[in-house]
Amino acid sequence: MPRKPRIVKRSGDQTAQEEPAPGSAKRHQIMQGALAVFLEYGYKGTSMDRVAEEAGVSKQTIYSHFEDKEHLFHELVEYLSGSLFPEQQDHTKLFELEPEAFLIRVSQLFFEQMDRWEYKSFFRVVVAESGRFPELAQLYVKRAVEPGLAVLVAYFEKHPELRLQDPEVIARIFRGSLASFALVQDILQGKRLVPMSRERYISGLVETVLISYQRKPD
Amino acid sequence: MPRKPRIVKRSGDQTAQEEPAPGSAKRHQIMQGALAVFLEYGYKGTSMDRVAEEAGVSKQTIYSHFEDKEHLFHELVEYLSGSLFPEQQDHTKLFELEPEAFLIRVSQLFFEQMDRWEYKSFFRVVVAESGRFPELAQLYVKRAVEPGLAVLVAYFEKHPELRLQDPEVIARIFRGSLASFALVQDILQGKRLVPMSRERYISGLVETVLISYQRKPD
DNA sequence: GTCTATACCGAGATAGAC
DNA sequence: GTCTATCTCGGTATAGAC
Repeated sequence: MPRKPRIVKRSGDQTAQEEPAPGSAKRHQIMQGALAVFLEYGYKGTSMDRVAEEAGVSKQTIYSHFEDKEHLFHELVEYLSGSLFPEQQDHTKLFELEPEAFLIRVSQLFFEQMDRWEYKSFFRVVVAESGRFPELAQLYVKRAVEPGLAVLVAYFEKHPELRLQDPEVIARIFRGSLASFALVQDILQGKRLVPMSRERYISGLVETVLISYQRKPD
Repeated sequence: MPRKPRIVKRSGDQTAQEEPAPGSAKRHQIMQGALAVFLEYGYKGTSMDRVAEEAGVSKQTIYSHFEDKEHLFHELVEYLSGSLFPEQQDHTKLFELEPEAFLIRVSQLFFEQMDRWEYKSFFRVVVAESGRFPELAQLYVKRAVEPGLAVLVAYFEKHPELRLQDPEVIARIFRGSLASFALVQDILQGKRLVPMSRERYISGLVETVLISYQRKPD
């Protein structure tokens, strides 16, 4: 668990000399602390005291920047949605790959993303609160799921030689297979119970999707 | 927020003299209340007061049957794992279906299960607490995921004519695709953002898996 | 705007009567 | 074993000094 930008509280007089740009700096500082605590303990498990401690500010400072805990959580989720899934960089290099290499690369990128603890924790929180905060779940779908599907669909549609009947469905199958694998193996700790290497899974998945393409016409 | 009227229904025999046994009526009554509250509000969001109210017993009665909140939660998850995913009934009828019908039926059964609110809520809680209660997540994998995979693998291995290179991987792809679809569409409320019918998805998924089988040799 | 201190409530858990 | 009443702690949010 990497983290802990703790600020040691100073006793006695404090000549606030090192304060750079009071307003948004403090706000960002609070967000960082909130990020660490919310992602680790979930919404209900997070206390404002803990956030204040983690951010190195007083509780009242938090309440001077955010209306209440729920608003803080909302802003954090929006911030994370933009931070964890940045706007699509150009996929020109990716699109130049041939089908098999493309799908393998996409899979690797997916798992690289999934291996970040922020991502796993964020996913847990989003799923956990998807009943009470549906709009946050939808934001996740919009920022984390849709863009990945769009890339796959775009590639598939530019490669009719793959002979894919329904590119949108295939894209979901591909992305969904990767996501479920990561969910069961990593998030739900299924590695020990039903171990399987990512390489084997990716290989089988790519082969399944491309089977019409790879099959040599007799 | 209106709430359900609390009725304590006692069946005839209630000796109520011996120590609480695993099968006692009160114990079951508490579990039912705990089930409703934990599934709706999650672990941290559930208070023992609320459970007592929902179960129609006093709080102390809960503590006479369960050591503390965490133990109650543990027992509840074990109970739910056995209740929501009962021991495999014989799949003889299922196994008699031909490949396409078999996979379609399996998909339908999966979604029928997913449509129960207990299942969705249970999934949310399991994912939410998978970091703090890893053994519960593994129990879920063991009871909810593995059996489904086993059925698919068994079928695939009895049908070599399907020409599936790696039945275990294909089983995971199939089951994982279904799970991700339900996750995005239903749990994460993606229906409105990226709508797609289950029929279209199942159709494409079955077709993809069986493509080697269905392709007529030229 | 930021701090310390505090109000107020609900949480988990327990005591003691019956 | 079950209840009512209560303890103690930690939760969100606010007051008032600077």
